[in-house]
Amino acid sequence: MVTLADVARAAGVSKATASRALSRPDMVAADTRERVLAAAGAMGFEFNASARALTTGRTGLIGVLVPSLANPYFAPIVTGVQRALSEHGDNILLAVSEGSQSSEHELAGKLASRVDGLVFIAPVSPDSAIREFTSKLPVVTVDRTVPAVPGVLIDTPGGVADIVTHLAGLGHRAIAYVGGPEGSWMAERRNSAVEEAARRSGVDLTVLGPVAPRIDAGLAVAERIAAERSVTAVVAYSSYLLLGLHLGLRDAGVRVPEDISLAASDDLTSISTERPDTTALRVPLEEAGIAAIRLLQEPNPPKRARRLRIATELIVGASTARATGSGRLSTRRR
Amino acid sequence: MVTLADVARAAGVSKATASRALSRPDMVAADTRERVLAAAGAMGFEFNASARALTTGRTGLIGVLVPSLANPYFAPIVTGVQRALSEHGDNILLAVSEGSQSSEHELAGKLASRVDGLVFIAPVSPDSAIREFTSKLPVVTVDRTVPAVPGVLIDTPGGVADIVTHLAGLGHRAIAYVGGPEGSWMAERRNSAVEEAARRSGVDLTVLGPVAPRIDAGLAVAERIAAERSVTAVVAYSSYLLLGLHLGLRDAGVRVPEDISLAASDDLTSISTERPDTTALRVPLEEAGIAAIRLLQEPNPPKRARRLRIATELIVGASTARATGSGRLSTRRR
DNA sequence: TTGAAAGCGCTAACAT
DNA sequence: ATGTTAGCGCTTTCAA
Repeated sequence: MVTLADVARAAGVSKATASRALSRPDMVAADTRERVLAAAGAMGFEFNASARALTTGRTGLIGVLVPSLANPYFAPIVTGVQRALSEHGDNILLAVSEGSQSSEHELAGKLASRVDGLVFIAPVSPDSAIREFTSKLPVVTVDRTVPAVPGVLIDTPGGVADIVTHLAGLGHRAIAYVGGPEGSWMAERRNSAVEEAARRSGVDLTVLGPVAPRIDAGLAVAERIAAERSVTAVVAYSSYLLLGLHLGLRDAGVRVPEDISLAASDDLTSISTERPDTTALRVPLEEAGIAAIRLLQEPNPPKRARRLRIATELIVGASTARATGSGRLSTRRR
Repeated sequence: MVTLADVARAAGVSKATASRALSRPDMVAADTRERVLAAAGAMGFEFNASARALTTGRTGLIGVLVPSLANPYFAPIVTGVQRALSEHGDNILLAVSEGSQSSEHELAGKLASRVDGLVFIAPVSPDSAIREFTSKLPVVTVDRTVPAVPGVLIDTPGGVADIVTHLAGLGHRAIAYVGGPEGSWMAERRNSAVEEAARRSGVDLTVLGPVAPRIDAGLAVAERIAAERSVTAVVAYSSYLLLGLHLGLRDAGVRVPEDISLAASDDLTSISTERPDTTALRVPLEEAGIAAIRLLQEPNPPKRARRLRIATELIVGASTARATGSGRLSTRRR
């Protein structure tokens, strides 16, 4: 292993100068710099991250805590985090909590002692458990608000509300919303937003769930909805769920969008670009990840923790159509 | 920040003893140990990972390089890696390459200098680029073989072959295989395996692709297959692809499995447990991740690099059925 | 069983 | 602009 001392010796300078030449090139004379760089290059020198971290107190690592990698909602956020981090040469220390409160807390604790900052994605832990870390290091949440902790809020609640309003505008009077997992802070926000939007639009709302973000769950729900004949439009909170609904409704002989309109309050692009042509949200997940890092690195989080809101955009597709007549009874195929 | 010295002082012992009490409890007297542990607990002591890494030369970090997180195939592997790592309290340093050779190599380089080992998942880089790291630190590949580098091979090629054989056994004489991305080592292995199996079973094989692991890609392929009337069974290499095919075939009025049998050479559980009831593979992805770590930590990789083969299992579902008469013409609905 | 002391590789005052 | 020096927090000989 080649150390800074080796490079310094080879270049005929002191360790300090070698260090400067490599880390802060503008602090040394041009020719010295060249010599050091050449030596370092020739010897294949690489900084020892641990030694560096020990002296500077910065590890160059950001801990990212995610409930699951299997959910296409979280993956892009992590990718965004990486993108933002790479600008400073930092890396992601990843931990998957599998959605368990205890492992989330435990993993966070493990990460906390080796990173410069912590990103909690959709944490399920209580506020106190998250705030506990803020005294040790910078913390930011995504898709969750914790008092006094900076957070990125992806406005899917606003997005579902837009969907409901859109459906109402198409004449739908009875809408079903299939909501997310119990205990999810964001899921509850979305539920409220949907209810509020439904109330304002004067549509009759059925909230189903909590339901897992899985295809089979969508299939199961599809059966209930097929039976619920008054409903003319369904909104699903997750992309997998939507797919299950799509498949299930067809199986039940319910046509989309002729018999029933279908929309997702999630972003479908990661699994399918534009087709099937479904009314859904554009959710800038990667941007959310980037925003999280920006927040994390923000100099002095004012006493009132900063919040970054990420807007979503309604993309109207062919899966939603004008409601026909009075409910679905008139149009059902069988 | 409370350091070992603080704990030592509080417990009335030397740093060395405190260190031992915490790291190798059996090297100190019971009562001393108690005292140190109590002090450490009371003061909320935590090891400084960087300092530890600097002295021991072990960072407790394993670099994991993955082409994408959006693909449900990779996520469970990473989860498996984490599980295996957690036994020793190690962590994952994650990097997503987005499938680009250059960023894969660059990211690997960055990780290499801060980790104890490197896991390449389905790397796209040339052999030489991967082998280059083996001189620096332990390396293992998943879903790819590199001479002299230990690797975990998930036997999806064997799995697709099983599927083809199964279909042949059901009387299918014309099968389409929709294969994976160009430049993917594994995709080529699967292609070969399918061709071989088809030859052995005497079935007529159409290889379509390369195709992206996306729903829209499946929809597009479905159109071609619907037109290709002789084909009575389709095998898709990815779960998203399969979903697209499923949806697309129905749109085209092709029934599954009456008109056409459908199977996936991927594992569908992460997106949907058992339904839709599709013939697919059980692919122990998490085990593959665990195996990778086992390989990585194996004491002395013999000169001939170790290979671990992960078997897949064919799960026959309702999406495949006996071929009826002579091709699909007789059974098409319209 | 315990302690003293020497470093691991690097950076950051402080001098020069 | 460059060098000297003193650690960062920990583990690990080596002695006692």
